[in-house]
Amino acid sequence: MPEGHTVHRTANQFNEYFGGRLLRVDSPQGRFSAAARLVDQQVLRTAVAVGKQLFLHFENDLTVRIHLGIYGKWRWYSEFTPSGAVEQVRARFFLEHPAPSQVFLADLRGPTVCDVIDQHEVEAVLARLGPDPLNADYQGAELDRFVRRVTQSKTAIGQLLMDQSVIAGVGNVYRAELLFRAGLNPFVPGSKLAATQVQKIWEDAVVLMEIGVKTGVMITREELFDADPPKLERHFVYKREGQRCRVCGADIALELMQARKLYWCPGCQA
DNA sequence: TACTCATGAGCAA
DNA sequence: TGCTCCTGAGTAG
Repeated sequence: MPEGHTVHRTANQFNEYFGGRLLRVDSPQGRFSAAARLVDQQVLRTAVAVGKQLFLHFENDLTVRIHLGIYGKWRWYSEFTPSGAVEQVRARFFLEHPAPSQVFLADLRGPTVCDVIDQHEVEAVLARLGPDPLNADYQGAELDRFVRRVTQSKTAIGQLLMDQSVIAGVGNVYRAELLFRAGLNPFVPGSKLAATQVQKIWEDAVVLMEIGVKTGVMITREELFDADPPKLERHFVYKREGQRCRVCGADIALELMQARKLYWCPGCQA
C-alpha cells in the first residue's frame, strides 16, 4: 500500500537491517544493473523517506532514489529463498555475510522510479516536494507552508491533497478519509477554507499517518485503531461507494477527480 | 484460470 | 485527458 506511511516503514527497515553496513546491490531483472554497480559494495549511511520517495544514501555520496508508484513492492528475507520470478526483481539489496536468521535481503519489484543520483539531483527532487506530515516539526514552518499553499489556491481541496508539492505522502485513501474526517466537501477551493480548517487537516494527517507507520495499515476509524480490522472495515468512505455512511446514513458517492476515484459522503461533507 | 482493478505520476497531445 | 510503466490482490466463473 504505497502511500507515505509505507515508505517510512521501508526506510525504518533499511536503517534497522542495513544501516552502517556494507551492502551488495544487484539487478536480477537487468534494468538497474549499470546504476547498481555505482553503489554496490558501499556502506549504507542512512535511509530517508520523504513523501512517497525513498532515498538510500551511501558513503560514496551517491543515493538510490526509489518511488514505488502503483505497482512497486518490497519483499524482505531472512533466508535465501526469495519467492516469485527473479527476472522481475528490479533491485536486490543484501548483506554478503549476515548473522544466522538475520533479515539480510530486500527485493524490489515494479517500481516507477529506481535510480542512482547525486546530491544535486537529490536536492532537485526534494525541492519539488511539499511538507511531509511524517517528517514535520508540525508546530513550525512545514505546517505554515502547507496552510499557505492551500489557502492561496483556487484549486479544489480534493486535488490539492493529491498534489505532492502541496503535501507529500498523502494518496487517494488518506485524501478521501482526511476530507471525510474534516467534514469538508472535496470540491471546495483551498482559498475558501480558513487557516484553522487547513491546520486541522494537517494535524489529522500526522495522527493517521503515524498510525499507518506503526501498524502498517491505513486505519482511519478511531474505534478500530488497535483492532487490526479487515480491509473493508478500516475506512469511512474509501471504496464504500453506494453503501451507507457510517455516521449519517447517506449513500457514499464516487466521482472521478483528475482521473482518480474520489469517495465522499454528500451528507457529512455537504 | 482468466480477468479486472489499484494506494502514482510522468509525458504527449 | 489518455497512455504508459508492468505487479499482484481480489473476484468471477
